[in-house]
Amino acid sequence: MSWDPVYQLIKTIPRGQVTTYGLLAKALKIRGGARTVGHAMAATPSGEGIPWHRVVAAGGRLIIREPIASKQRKLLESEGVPMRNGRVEISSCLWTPPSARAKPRKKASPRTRTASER
DNA sequence: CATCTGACGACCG
DNA sequence: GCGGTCGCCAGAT
Repeated sequence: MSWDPVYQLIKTIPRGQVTTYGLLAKALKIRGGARTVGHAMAATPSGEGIPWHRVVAAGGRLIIREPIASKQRKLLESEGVPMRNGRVEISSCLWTPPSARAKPRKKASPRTRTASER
């Protein structure tokens, strides 16, 4: 599965703002929601110019484990993202995707879904 | 092919 | 406001 749309969307996140996994999932109409987006992040090529640190969990909380959690926090501060006690003030810097351009909704022919579908 | 785990979210206490 | 539990899908074993 190519998470290109996810990466592209993350790349469009303005500096100083952040978004959440669930938001990205909704915007891209990704099945499974946040969880699947999380997998996409895990598969994100390191150092590819993808501001993965701008993606946080719901409520602006960093649920990621160490040591990347600390690094993300540092990066966020560097970006100028308001934080409070280790939690991002998502209410003040939350960025919502303009709109979804990709639509992984395969569904397609109501006929012979055979073995292509899960 | 079956099962577990995992960069999460929403709900409940 | 914080912590624990259940449910979601995809990927790895």
